[in-house]
Amino acid sequence: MQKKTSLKDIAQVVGVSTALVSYVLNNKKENRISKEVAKRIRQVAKDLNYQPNQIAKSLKTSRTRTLGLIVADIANPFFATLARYIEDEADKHNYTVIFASSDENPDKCQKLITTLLNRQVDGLILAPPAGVESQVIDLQKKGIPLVLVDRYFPDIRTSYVALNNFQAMYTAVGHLAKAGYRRVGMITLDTDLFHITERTRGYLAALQDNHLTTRRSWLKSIGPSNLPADVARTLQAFTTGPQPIEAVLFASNVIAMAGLKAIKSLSVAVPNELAVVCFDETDAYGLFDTPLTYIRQPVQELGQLAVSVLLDTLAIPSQITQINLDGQLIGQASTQPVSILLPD
Amino acid sequence: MQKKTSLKDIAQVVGVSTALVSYVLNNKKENRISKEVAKRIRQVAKDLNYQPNQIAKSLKTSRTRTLGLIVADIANPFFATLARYIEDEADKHNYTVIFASSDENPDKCQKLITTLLNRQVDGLILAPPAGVESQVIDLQKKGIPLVLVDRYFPDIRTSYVALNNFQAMYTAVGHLAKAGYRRVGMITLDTDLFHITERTRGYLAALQDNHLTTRRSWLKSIGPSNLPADVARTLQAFTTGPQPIEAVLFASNVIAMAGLKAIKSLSVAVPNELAVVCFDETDAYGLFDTPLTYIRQPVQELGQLAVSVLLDTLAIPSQITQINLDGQLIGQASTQPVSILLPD
DNA sequence: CAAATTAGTTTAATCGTTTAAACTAATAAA
DNA sequence: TTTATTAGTTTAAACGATTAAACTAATTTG
Repeated sequence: MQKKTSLKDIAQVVGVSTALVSYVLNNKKENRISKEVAKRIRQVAKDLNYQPNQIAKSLKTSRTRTLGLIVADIANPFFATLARYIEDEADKHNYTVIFASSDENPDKCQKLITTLLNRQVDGLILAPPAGVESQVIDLQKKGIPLVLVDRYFPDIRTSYVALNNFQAMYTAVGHLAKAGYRRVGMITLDTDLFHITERTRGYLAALQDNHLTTRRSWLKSIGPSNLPADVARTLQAFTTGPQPIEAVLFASNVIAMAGLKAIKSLSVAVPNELAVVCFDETDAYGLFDTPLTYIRQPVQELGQLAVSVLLDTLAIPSQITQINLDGQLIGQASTQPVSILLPD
Repeated sequence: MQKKTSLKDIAQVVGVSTALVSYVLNNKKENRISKEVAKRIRQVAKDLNYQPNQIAKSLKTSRTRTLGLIVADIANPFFATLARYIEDEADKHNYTVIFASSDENPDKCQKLITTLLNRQVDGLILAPPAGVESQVIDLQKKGIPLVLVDRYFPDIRTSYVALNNFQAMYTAVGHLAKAGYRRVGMITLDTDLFHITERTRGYLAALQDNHLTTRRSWLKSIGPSNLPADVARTLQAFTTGPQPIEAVLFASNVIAMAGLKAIKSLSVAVPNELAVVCFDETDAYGLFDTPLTYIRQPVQELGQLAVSVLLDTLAIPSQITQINLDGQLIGQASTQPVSILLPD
């Protein structure tokens, strides 16, 4: 392995001190350095293909130009896409990103945080799993630049970039009400995470405001184990019986995928027997029989803003920025107005 | 921001030199150090919540315990899943991974390589875009531990972990032949990348060996711009005309998604009018009308092996390991035997 | 023309570790 | 008792950069 060139090597060749080389290559003290020497240094640096050792640089400056990103699972399309936008935005500012997946597990999250901090990331973008409030508070105490993304804790004052989940679900229910659906159910995740509970709150509030019936049994929370089977069972319950629901909202992309598969295997006709609203956007929806109505998250903005808020925090540590972005309801055939389907 | 504790802090509290603290916490010279002092040091380290500064450590040892991973696009489910397995496997060995997306662009790839090397990653896992042969050779010259994944260059002797793409496609065509399909087309990517050309080679060889007709027009390569439209146009051409093809192979997950959408919008019946074989596994296939036959890549093994081969290379730099894993054909209704479909 | 300023460069400390080598005091061997 | 050995610990250099401060020689100012 050929050794990399260091400042010292350049200094030796040119016959100056490493300090001077450093000044030149960092464009410092420009007015003080003779043009010829600067030129020679730059030339030699180029000839020797000098690449600064970021580790050494970091040790001295205690800035690594590296950001840590912890999501639930990088293999989940939502997070994969988010990660991609974060990567691109970070790169624009000459930052590198280290990703890690917490699997919604607080212990794993703590471990990842420690690992990332030991690597001296300059800041952290975190999609926190449930139950990490103390970890977040701890990070704040330590003064680690931090921005939460996708989820946040309403009781802890941190920077965050998230969807206005209440509004998103509220709008979706409104859309269904307007289309004439009266019996509207929802399948959601069984979790205390604020972004999910907000979706439930939006659903319930919209039912009320649109004068739709609220039934406890029409709102079903499902845990992560056996999720597909539980979703299928729920849908079966929803659609059979004397008074089946007319429309269902899936409160996350994972629920939606499971729900759509169940709908297929139960041979429920969409939207004739059941109208459907999904959460998140994915390529996969394109393969479903009926074009699907869904709530689109502005993933790109989410990612870009997370980075820029974090970089702002790096500059002004005390600054707290809280951003709620609106989701967009993409109306398609899966929630076509009942009146059109059933002409009188 | 409260300052992190350093070796020095511990040394001060205990009243010993930093060297001793370092020896104790790294379990070196164990037989030389007095038990009581060791115990005190460990206790104080714990009390002060000491976390070693990896940057300083790295500078001294020139090992960062960080791996670089460059894929085409982390938002692509195949790479996202691969990345996840790589992350997990690396973590098992106490390594951290930095991901980056090349967008199949050689210049971007070069830039990413440079960035990662400046951050002193210990090794590189690379899914190389087309045209980076020189970059790979360069890395080898520099003695950077490297393993290619998913794709490789047959003319360059590097470690790699990849699918046996020839075999995968060959098997798929054999499966179609056995099921009675005679007129078999394929849609592939227009690229020189070995893994893709191997798929084509497998297709052609299998046609021949199964005594199926080979027609130039039944093999269509499609570039990345306007991919969905081009795929749709191709499928229309395939299925109309006097002698339409009976089965089609999609040579990548991106092609498959575009193809399946096109099949839907063209209202082609699967498998009655057209049998379909897809590449890669994705959740999305579950939403298609007909259960799809597909070639499953062992993504988990791919990821795990990539890491372990790389770690081996770290230990024995001269060692080259080349692994070709077999794909698995998952036969489903989309390639149901013709005899069953058309009983005589 | 001496003193002050300026230009151009170097010195040396520092970041937080690691680690070979040196040192000291206690113990064992001769 | 002197010498050699061993145990326990410290010293100090090094990794590759950054940067305040010091230095020197040339130039300007009074």
